[in-house]
Amino acid sequence: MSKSKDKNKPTSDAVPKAVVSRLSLYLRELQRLQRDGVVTTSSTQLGQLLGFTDAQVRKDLAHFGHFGYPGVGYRCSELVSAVKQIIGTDHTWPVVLAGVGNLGRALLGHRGFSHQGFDIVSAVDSDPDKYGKTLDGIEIRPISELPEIVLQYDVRLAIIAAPASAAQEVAERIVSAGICGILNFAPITLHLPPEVAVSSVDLAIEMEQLSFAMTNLRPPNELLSEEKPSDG
Amino acid sequence: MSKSKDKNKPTSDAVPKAVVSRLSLYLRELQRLQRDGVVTTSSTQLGQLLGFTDAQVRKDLAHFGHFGYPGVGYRCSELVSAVKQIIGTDHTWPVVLAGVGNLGRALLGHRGFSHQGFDIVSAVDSDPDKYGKTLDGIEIRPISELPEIVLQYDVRLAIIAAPASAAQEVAERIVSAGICGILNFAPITLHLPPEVAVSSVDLAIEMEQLSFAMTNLRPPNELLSEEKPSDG
DNA sequence: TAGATTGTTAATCGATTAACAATC
DNA sequence: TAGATTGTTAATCGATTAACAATC
Repeated sequence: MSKSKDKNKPTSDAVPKAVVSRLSLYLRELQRLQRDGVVTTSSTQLGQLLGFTDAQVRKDLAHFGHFGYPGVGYRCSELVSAVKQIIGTDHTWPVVLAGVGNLGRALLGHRGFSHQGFDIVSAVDSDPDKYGKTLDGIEIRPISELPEIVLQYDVRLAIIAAPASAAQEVAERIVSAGICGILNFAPITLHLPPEVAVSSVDLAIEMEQLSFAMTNLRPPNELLSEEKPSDG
Repeated sequence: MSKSKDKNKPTSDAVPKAVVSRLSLYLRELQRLQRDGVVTTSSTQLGQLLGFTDAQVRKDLAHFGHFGYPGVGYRCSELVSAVKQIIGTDHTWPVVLAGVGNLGRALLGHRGFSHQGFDIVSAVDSDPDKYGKTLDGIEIRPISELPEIVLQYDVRLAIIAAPASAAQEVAERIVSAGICGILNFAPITLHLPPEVAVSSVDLAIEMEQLSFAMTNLRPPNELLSEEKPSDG
């Protein structure tokens, strides 16, 4: 079954990491086009909107099948469905949130999430004072109940919004409970078995990219004309 | 001045994007080692901690100078200082926050930020009901006052935590006010002049990476033994 | 048909890794 | 000195782009 007539490409483990994140960008852009009433688009248009070449857009999509019509382009609604299915957000994932501090509460409040394929169904914390309290309709439970929560809601994804000092241990408990995908907001590198998927967002690191750009790519104007005589 | 004895490498515009984000990871890890009392480290150790090869660590650092001692390794404190200087966080950047909703408030509360080189000095919003109110010691001001804020605090970086519908316009006003680095949390692609540095964090996109991994890289166990007979 | 745009192959480009002389 | 580890060059690997036949 599936597409196994190719040489020895094992279904899809040959998909580069970068392709997957662009896939999400295509989806976001396609949905925006849809909202604007656009019915058909092209690799050229998508590329321009996102800053990629048309060739890259076609190549990326071609990893997963033939979604376009030569001479016509891509139908937005069809491509949205296809990409959602590839990404796995053609259904909603129940998610557990670990850590209900500043950031955790913001994530709970931000339920716009749910119609994008993710729904926070439960929250845990290690502070007993918080147990039993309800935030945005979600009861905060002890972290020790993670195994039951996972079973109860068939959860496979977790978000860690715990402080750095607790994050590794929290991650291990999450994995022990049977979860195999983690979005980590704590500013540490998690050390987990390779079969666990981890995405990380570190605020400081994002800001540092900007700081670097300011410092190195944006000389304070005096240097601009001095250091680089011209460029040819 | 600076290091201009090399061939014709124009200071640093040849630094690949990926190198810069690893630089931030090195810094984070080095600071953790320091806290743990480690004085000296090596490319091998750093690589293992972060999941890179030793060669990559050395090559990344070599983009910026000679920071190591052959036969010895790198002194953590020296390398921390050097990397901070390269990144530009050897001093603190004043930052303006645009949008004080759920996420914006969390960012304001999360002031751990400041000793990592970034300090939110002002916040703006487009909701008049919020003007004049104070959150975590920061007064919320009208977005129209951005130009004055930029001058007042010498701000060069902004964080956008506005809703998607407002983000492009907010970004344009931010750029008009003279800011040239933006961390964007809104789920849209900002279209701005190329000299403006933009980092983006989209929660949905991060989660989608996990969803893809669950869906495609983690077959429900039946397929595991069927499709791939062995591997030798 | 003429014009447009796909999917794909081959060519280019860039980034990672391996290997090793130089150094402490 | 022997052992360790750097900085760097050359070899490998992978990803992006250009080009074009096939298609509508």
